[in-house]
Amino acid sequence: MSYSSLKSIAKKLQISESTVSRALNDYKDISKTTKELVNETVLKMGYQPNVFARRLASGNAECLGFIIPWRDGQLNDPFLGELMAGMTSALNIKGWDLKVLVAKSLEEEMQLFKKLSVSKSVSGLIISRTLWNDKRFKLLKDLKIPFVAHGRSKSCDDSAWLDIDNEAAFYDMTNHFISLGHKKIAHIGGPSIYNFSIQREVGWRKALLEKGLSVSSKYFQVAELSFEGGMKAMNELLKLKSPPTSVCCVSDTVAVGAMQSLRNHNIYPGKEISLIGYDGLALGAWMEPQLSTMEHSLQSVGRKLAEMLIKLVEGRKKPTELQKLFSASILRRSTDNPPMAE
Amino acid sequence: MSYSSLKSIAKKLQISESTVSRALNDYKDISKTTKELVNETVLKMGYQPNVFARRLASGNAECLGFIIPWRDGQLNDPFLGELMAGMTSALNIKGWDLKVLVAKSLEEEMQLFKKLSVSKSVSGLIISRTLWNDKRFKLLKDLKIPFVAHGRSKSCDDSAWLDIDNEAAFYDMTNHFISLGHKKIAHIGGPSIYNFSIQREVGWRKALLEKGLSVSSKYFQVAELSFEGGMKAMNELLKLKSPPTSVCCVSDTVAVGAMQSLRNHNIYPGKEISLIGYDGLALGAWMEPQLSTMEHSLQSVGRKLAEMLIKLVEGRKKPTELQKLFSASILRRSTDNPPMAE
DNA sequence: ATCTTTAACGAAATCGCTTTCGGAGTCAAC
DNA sequence: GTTGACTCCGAAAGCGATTTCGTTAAAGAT
Repeated sequence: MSYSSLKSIAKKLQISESTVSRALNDYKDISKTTKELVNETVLKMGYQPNVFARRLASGNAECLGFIIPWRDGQLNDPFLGELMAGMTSALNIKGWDLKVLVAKSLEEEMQLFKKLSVSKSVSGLIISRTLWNDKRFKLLKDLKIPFVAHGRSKSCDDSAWLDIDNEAAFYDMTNHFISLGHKKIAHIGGPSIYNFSIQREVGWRKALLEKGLSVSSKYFQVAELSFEGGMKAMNELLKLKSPPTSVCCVSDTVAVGAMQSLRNHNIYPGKEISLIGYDGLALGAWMEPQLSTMEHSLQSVGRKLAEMLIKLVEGRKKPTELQKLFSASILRRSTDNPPMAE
Repeated sequence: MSYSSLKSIAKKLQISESTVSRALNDYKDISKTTKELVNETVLKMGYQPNVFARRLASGNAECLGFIIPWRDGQLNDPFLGELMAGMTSALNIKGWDLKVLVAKSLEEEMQLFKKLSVSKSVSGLIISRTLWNDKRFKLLKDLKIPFVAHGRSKSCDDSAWLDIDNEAAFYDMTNHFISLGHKKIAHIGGPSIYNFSIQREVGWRKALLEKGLSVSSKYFQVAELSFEGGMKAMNELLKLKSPPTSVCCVSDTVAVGAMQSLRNHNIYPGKEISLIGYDGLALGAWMEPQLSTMEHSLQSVGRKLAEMLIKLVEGRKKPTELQKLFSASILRRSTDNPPMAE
């Protein structure tokens, strides 16, 4: 068992190496019987092709690069594991690798792209945290590196992307508040450099407009995507003469910060003021009260991202054919309730 | 710039390919002047060797495999990013890759090892979440796959490992409570299959013994490593006639669960009952009150793990020379305070 | 002046697989 | 019986490095 190469199974079957190789790669000029024969003995001998030889010969790195999403130099994304697990599940089928890359800023990331484009050590890239005006799209196109973006951008119509329908999520979230009887619905949004910040705001705005509710700019706060950001934003909302009765938060982290602000003001989240976060983080359930949120399957997202990129690399699809919208659904816990009687 | 190979820079310099190769790899039978010349033009031409060709020829995969730590099939480790960032920072220097692997159970992981040992697609592995009696150590040794364990095991004296000094951490934590004036100090530990669970319990026990405090088995609870686990364990402690005034928690997650239990019993964490967690999670600071904890640098751990494994793979060190103990230090937030007067 | 070292380099095999190209058969058609 | 189409397979040239082995020329020893 120790070790086996193409040559060894060619010798065993008394056929040429090239026939074995083509049989394994399912070429159409190999008879069905030989293919079966080859596959049998390959299984029996426990043969696994040398990936480096294959990659060298075929010119395909068979490797997807995933740049870990950075956030102000911090890399503590709780859903990284799920996402990568989803990716590898798709890659394992093809025997491809997932290579982890790290960049601590946009500049560093773009520098990395250039390196990768000459070393050709990855077949394609998955990028995250897309900006509204994201220079990476053009750069990757210029470098001719196939890629799928996790999230959209201002102009990404000709690229491959997978996104959550942020607009729909916040449209639904806002309508949920409306159906609970809320009329004063605020939004704590993220920095507008991020594409998702804008989409989420649009969803919130759209729902309010449709129902004829006021869309006061006072009910819209921009926050850093952090606990502190959420806290500060909520502080501002509480300064209003007529504070909102419910708040749509751009992320769970921000929502948790907002909850802290409420506590500091002796306001119980979900009673005087309702709020819903976004991301479906488990830690939301560890809060008192438990944070309601919008969730979606990260494993599915990861798997789909990888599948799309594989198709792109293999040329089976064009970027424009690879655009997929997932949707988030509300996870009711304890912070979304009807408004209190005034 | 487009593309350059060994051949192209050999031609440019009018020397042979093999000389160029040996110059780049710093062979001693190449003159200093040629080496400088080669390095210059390599830089000038932006040459990057084809990693697959090199890996094929040299037989070194130049790739470390990291198995994402699973936890009851869940993969939501918040420090994954930091850890991997540390690893890649060490790997980048050598031009090696970090390959992410996923296994959802111990069996699946061991199956994966066998596959990797025949495919030889990684030069070494980093394993996590070591058990007290961990079969992986023997298996990897038998398969002759170089590896470094993140965490120790019952018998790991002849393997490479990097661990946090769990015993010292909990010894310090317990002594910290003692110095604050506590006498009734409980411990919520993890399942005893994990090596760290045992070490942490030992540290707690040792501190109590040294100061002549009672080590009642009632003050020791085993919990699942989850929010619910922590909550249940604390519930048990509160049933005691004489509940503890402070609790050493095996992890932040468990500690947060314990806090919830306290709240359910109308006990304010850090007043009637103090508690300290472990892991240094950011979310601890999002709690009310903020959870005190033990922290250490995950980036350093990641980097060191990778460095150790590289040395091991290159044969520069033996496993027994690669055993490193990091230490955690207390991060005081708001849940560690002197006991209240009775 | 001859012999042995030593330093520095080139030639060529090798790593294990992919892929193009061409050749050998078989069969039907004219 | 020649032609053509089709099926199936082998030979051989890569892919882009590494590494062993041998060679040359200069330096040092006797």
